[in-house]
Amino acid sequence: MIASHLSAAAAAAATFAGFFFWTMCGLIDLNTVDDDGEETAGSVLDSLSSSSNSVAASVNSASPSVCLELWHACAGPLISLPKKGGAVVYLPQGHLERLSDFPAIAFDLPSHVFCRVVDVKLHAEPASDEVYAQVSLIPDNKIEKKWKEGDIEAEFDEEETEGSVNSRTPHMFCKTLTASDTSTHGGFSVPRRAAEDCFPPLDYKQQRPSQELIAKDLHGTEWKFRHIYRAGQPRRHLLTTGWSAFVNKKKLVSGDAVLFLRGVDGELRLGIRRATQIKAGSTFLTRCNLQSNVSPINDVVDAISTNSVFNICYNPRGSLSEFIVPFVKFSKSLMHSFSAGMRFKMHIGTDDTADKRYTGQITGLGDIDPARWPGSKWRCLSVRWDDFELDQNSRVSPWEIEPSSSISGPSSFIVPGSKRTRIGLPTSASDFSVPRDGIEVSDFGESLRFHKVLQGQEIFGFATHQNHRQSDTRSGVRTLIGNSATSYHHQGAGFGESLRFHKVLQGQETLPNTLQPSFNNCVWIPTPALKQGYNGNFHSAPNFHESLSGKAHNTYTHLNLPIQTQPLLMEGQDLVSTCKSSCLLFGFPLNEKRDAKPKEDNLIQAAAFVPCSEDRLNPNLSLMNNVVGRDVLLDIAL
Amino acid sequence: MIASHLSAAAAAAATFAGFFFWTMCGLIDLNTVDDDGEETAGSVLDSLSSSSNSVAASVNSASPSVCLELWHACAGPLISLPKKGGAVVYLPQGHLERLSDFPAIAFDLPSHVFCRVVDVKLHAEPASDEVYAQVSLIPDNKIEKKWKEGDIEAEFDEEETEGSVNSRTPHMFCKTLTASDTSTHGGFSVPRRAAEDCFPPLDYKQQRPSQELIAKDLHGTEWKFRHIYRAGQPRRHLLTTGWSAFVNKKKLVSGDAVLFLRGVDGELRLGIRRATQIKAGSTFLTRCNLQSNVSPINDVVDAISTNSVFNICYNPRGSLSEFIVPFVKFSKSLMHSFSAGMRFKMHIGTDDTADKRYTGQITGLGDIDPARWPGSKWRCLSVRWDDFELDQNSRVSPWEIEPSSSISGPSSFIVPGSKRTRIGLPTSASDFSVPRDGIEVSDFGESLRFHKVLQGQEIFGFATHQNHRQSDTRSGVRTLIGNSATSYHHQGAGFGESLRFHKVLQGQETLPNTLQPSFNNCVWIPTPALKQGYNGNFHSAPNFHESLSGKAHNTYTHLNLPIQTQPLLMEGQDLVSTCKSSCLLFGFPLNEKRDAKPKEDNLIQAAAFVPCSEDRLNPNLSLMNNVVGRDVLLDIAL
DNA sequence: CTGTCGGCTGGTGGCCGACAA
DNA sequence: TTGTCGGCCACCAGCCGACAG
Repeated sequence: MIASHLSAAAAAAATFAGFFFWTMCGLIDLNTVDDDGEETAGSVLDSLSSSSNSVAASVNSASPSVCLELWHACAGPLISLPKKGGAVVYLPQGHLERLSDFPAIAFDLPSHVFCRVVDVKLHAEPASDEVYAQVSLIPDNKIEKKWKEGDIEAEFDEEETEGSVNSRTPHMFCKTLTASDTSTHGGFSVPRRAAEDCFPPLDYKQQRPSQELIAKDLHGTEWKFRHIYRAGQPRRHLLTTGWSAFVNKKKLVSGDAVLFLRGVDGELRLGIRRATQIKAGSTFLTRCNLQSNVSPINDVVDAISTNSVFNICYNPRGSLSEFIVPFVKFSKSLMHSFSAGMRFKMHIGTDDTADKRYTGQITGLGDIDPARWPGSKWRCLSVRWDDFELDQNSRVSPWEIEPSSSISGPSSFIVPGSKRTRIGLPTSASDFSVPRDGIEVSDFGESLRFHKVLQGQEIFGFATHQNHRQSDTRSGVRTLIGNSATSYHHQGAGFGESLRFHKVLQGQETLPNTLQPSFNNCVWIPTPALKQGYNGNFHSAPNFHESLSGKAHNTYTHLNLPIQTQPLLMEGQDLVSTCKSSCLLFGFPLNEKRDAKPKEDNLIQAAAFVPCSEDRLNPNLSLMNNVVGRDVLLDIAL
Repeated sequence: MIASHLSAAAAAAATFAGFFFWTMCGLIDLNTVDDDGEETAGSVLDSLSSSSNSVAASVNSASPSVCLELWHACAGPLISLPKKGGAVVYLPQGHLERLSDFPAIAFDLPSHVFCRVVDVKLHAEPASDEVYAQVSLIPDNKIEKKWKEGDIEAEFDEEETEGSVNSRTPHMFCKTLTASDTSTHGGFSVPRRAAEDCFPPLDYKQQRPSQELIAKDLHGTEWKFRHIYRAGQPRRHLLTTGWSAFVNKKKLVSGDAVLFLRGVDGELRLGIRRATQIKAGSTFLTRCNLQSNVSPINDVVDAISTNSVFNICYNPRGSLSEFIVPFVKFSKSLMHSFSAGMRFKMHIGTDDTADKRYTGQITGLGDIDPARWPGSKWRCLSVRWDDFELDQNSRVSPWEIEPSSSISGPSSFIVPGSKRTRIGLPTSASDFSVPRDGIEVSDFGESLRFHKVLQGQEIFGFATHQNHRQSDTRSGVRTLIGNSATSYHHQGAGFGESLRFHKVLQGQETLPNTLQPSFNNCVWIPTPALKQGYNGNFHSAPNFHESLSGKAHNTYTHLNLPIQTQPLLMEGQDLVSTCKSSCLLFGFPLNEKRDAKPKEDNLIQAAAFVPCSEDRLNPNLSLMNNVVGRDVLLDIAL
């Protein structure tokens, strides 16, 4: 599961939570199976160093009717938001990467744009309740100037003042929906502590205590639920009437999470956090192009060229990649020297424990797309993780990692220089230049252009290992990126080659354990099986195993959806007719604890379902309820 | 009902069906209640003069998977399509009028653009099955040149060759859905003749003859229905299993029409014709802006200025207004002299009888929007109808009417000149010029520009009656438009004034009968009433009358939706929560025969429902089935 | 001929308590 | 403590035949 977070695209994305950003605290998290950080809200985060709600206050609270607390609760505990008024670096490259379907037109954009955050507005997608923020940025030359002059103290101060611990927001809880919760068969099982903490107290003296709850969602829509304290041994809290309407309207499935929040005014609020985005593509595009004044990318290009305000649609749950980085974080990260072989630590943003960090080793440095984005720092570091579950070919950006002082890796070459100090750092920093055999350009913009010209050679020069020595510096400037002053041994004539080579080298140890979610590894179940598999009760009819293999199972395991789960079919498409020819809908990973290694055998067998093989059934797979007719496709790690 | 077609916007729109355009024939129409021409398909049209399918053949048959026959069947019998290769006049003014939500920006567009039809592509909206066509036009100076030279013979020939009568397409029928058809309570009652004509024959020897029908819709999607010949006295044809799924998926409501069509290959096809457009606004915009390469209006402006191809989204059922007029029709119409007081005939495109024409009298001539579209012929004639049910303040375009030779109207001044002859018509016609006290401009383009300069005075000059004598002509040219050579007595200082004055004059006789559908006259029913009102059976529970007034009714009248019906709420909105405060959803007009005068009393009482008044119930109103939760709002004429 | 309705039934949504992890 | 399930009931979709306009 963790590995799925760190697939090629996501690996570089995890942020150092709470560094400059805001963290939601005080959330009672009731998820016992921490399968996936995306839907895991951790009160454990309270121990994070610089959690703060001061940014929350700076966020435009006049935002159209979206409750601030609720927004953050829905966004997740580790979601970071740029601070209004703050200095940031905008990375068009990362932005474009996210607009996946955007044609790879070479916009004439700089790779880094220093901006001031003009405004941050909180929104929620009307259809999906997905939260997002509209960030208004304006290019600010002064920030770039500061950067050049090494004057980032002011911004530092700004950052430091945010270190106060967020006062707990009580009366809130988040629960990942179980199969029973989302089934039509019953209501919502309210965790006891949650009911006592968030809901108005019931009159327990009554035989059948019950009350009507009214909760407002992100859009202000009210939802009514009957809250009962059910008789039976033992007694328990349930939401009955009204619950299924909510589930249906919001199209919730098991694995999604709901959260209740009692505001200071006593008003109950209700949010959801989906395990999987609802048709992220079209909705997102629609929103970003049509609604909420978010500028299309062309307008961004214009705005940057004219130094005027542009709006970015910031989707905290769409991807982990941060293409708006706090200036301080950005500049701090570049104070370090990075070199191949260097070891580092990294917080995974989706982690539920504050202390949990992943470590790894830098295996290479170089532009991810030298042709289009020469000199870009966006995911310019190739890394190898110590944890073999992680994708071994991922890339990270410098500001995502913390160089580790410990030395490991047989062939790493550690450049002297302690972290988080300014010792040896440039005062007239021009470190974005890419020195090459004595050539160095101090101007930031110039270096980019220069880089562009050289790019072809740059690639090869970089990849042909050992050809470069650590470049000499003027005035103590140390080159940071694009420098292959390393003794790490990789072979190959080009950068791409080296990656492939790397793969081969590591194949033996990593391949069996590597989880590489991709749509090539989907498990499909034919619709008829689905139809038969769920009959409203849970096991009074053959479930889909029987329909496939003739063997009936009554197991109905709670299953968790990994975040890579994505809809394949758009709303309105008829699943049956679209896919009727061969196979359809669903497969599930095992109900693995997040920290347990996936059982390869099972997973491989699961994949063997494709298409509708009957003889290689995995009895541990089970059909989730109310998926019949839902447009969800689930990805299986292999 | 008729009046609703001829409200201000629609009145000018009805076309002289089949003149140059294509007409669907051979349709068995089973609608007995011809409430609304929009959903009325008339086999009666066979008698129309120049119905032809030759245009159909010229339509791009490589159009993406939309069956040609089915398309036309769905579009309706009187739907006209420009002919590929034909010469047309494009009227941006009419186009912009249709894009209602488009800001009234003054585009620098000529009022008439002579074009050649490059291509016609048939499409169907995936979500709503609404048919539309994409018409590609290219400005063609040669046509304008022909026009200037009076050489329209070639185009005439072209037209004449289309006069052949369309061979019947057998095995097709169209039925407006009844409340029973769309109810969940039962299936679809197949008219006997339709079943025998279109469906494969059943084995009537069997006790319970039945078969499975498979029909493809416009998108090629297959729908399965169980077709039975039901026992009972008398026996009858029904579609049972599968029907309700179709109704639900297509979101059909009573009043919509379905049509079945057995193709030459024996394949069954299935189309729908909605009484009301499904969220026409957003869908239409989406389509026209994003899909199918239809140019946004800016691109049209560009294309016209550069004489390049542009695409128009032609929505045959969206409005009756034709903003693409066949050149021949256009030029022929302007051969006539129009003057105030002149009588005319007009075919109403939505009429179901070929002979049914409406007559009226021209009450004024003048640009509808002299500031923006000086000299435009678009709905430049103000008319008064003989039929008092029609909107008395509507406007028509010259090509929509036929001047009548009969004289009526006490104060009309008939300009000599027989209709449909070329006697006395210009050979070097430059009749778009607006002569003014001897000033005349022969060039078309010039006249427009000239017009623009004069426009201010023009208005007043026009309205101050009797100030102009019929302008003298060169070489027999007679001025046609913008000429107030009339003795019709209307007063007022300006054109607008004259209209208002007119209204007052006619108020006594027309106002009580005028149906002016507008959203100000909506009937709303509170949702709880709706919920209670329909309980699956038709009268085993109190219907909404009871819920409102305590008086139960079992009447369940078939009701027809007028075409002005429009959704107020978009899909995804929660009706209950959106409108929960006071009132919600539905009202219905009486089941009036189309030709019967609406009973004002009833309608007025119906309006008195607002908001949720209990004491003024109209017992003739009844709740339609399966409207609960539907996002439809119905407009009541007052 | 066909729109509407009552009867009837099976499927299922949904509430309950019980059990067991 | 809470996820799941059997029991149970009521509602309603949907098929049937009957009747009447």
